[in-house]
Amino acid sequence: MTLPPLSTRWTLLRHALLYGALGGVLIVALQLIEYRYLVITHSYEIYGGIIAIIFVSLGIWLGMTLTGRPERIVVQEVEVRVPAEPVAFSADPARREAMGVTKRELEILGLMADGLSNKEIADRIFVSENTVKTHSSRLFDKLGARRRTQAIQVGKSSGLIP
Amino acid sequence: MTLPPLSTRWTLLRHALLYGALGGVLIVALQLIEYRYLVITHSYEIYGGIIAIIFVSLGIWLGMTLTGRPERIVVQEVEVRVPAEPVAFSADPARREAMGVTKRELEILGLMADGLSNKEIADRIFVSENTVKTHSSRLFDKLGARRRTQAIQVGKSSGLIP
DNA sequence: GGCAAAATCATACGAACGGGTGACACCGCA
DNA sequence: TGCGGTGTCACCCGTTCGTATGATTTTGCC
Repeated sequence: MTLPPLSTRWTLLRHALLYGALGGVLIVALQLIEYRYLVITHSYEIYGGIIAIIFVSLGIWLGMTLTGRPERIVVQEVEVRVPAEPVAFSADPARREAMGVTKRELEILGLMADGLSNKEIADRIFVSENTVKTHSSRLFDKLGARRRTQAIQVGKSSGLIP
Repeated sequence: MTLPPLSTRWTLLRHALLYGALGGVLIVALQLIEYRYLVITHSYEIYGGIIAIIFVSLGIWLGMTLTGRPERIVVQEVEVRVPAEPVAFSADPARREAMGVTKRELEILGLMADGLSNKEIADRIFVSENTVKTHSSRLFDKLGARRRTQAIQVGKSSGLIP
């Protein structure tokens, strides 16, 4: 399980800040209103009940918005083809680091081998296409490849990818 | 958007009633407390802020509990043993002709999988680069691929090439 | 805290790739 | 003899790929 990409974390932070600020503004506004008008004309019991309801509603709204809509449980069964090779393929970091290949580069190599274009890889792992190009370029250097097909061939034959 | 099943709706209703009652009790309790002690010792601003915070917290808790924690989509991978070919790969024409791939196209697919460029393939089999392009183009059509890497992937997974 | 590695992104440019079209030759078969 | 399948080649055009260069941010580690 990897951390969400930067943009996602940014979005989360922005949301948290936004809701916090919104809540603060509402509290101030309600306090202003309460002291201007309500106190004068109503008894404290009614006035207390009203602001209690308002704030509880606000809180409920905040809570529901923060947690988001509940998602359905989807148990998705995916067929995993087990290769006839002696054992299952292990993406051991030993071989990887022996060639100076980083995790990200290996990840991209795997997606390359699945036949994805740079753009598709970029969309898949939530980075720009330029980033994918940079990674693959460095990857080719390390594998001594000039083309992605060659990189895939080298990766397979050296046990980097299944 | 479909309605949740009956049992779920029942549970939701029970929860709603329970939380509503609980909220009412809390409101009464807080109002009792507020009139007994807080009013006397603090200014109205502080007192208002405190109950605001309390009620907002209550509301948030209610909201989060009502909606429930967002549940994950569980992707369950089921291993399926595939009687894959033990050792030797046979370039049998059965699979090849089953997909309408000609010998020449298969030959080019194999060279592609070795990481050769169109020009290199052309030099290898003594034809022009344009010819290689024509072959590969038709090959992609038959394999439903848009890129050579994708063609390689399809070719491998369908047993066309080792 | 600071440093090195890793990851991210941008821009620009040439090379490689892929699609589309058209053409010609060869071969086997009806 | 014609017809379909295959192989061969050419041209154009747009897309994708790979390289080079420079920059910033994030991360892991001392």
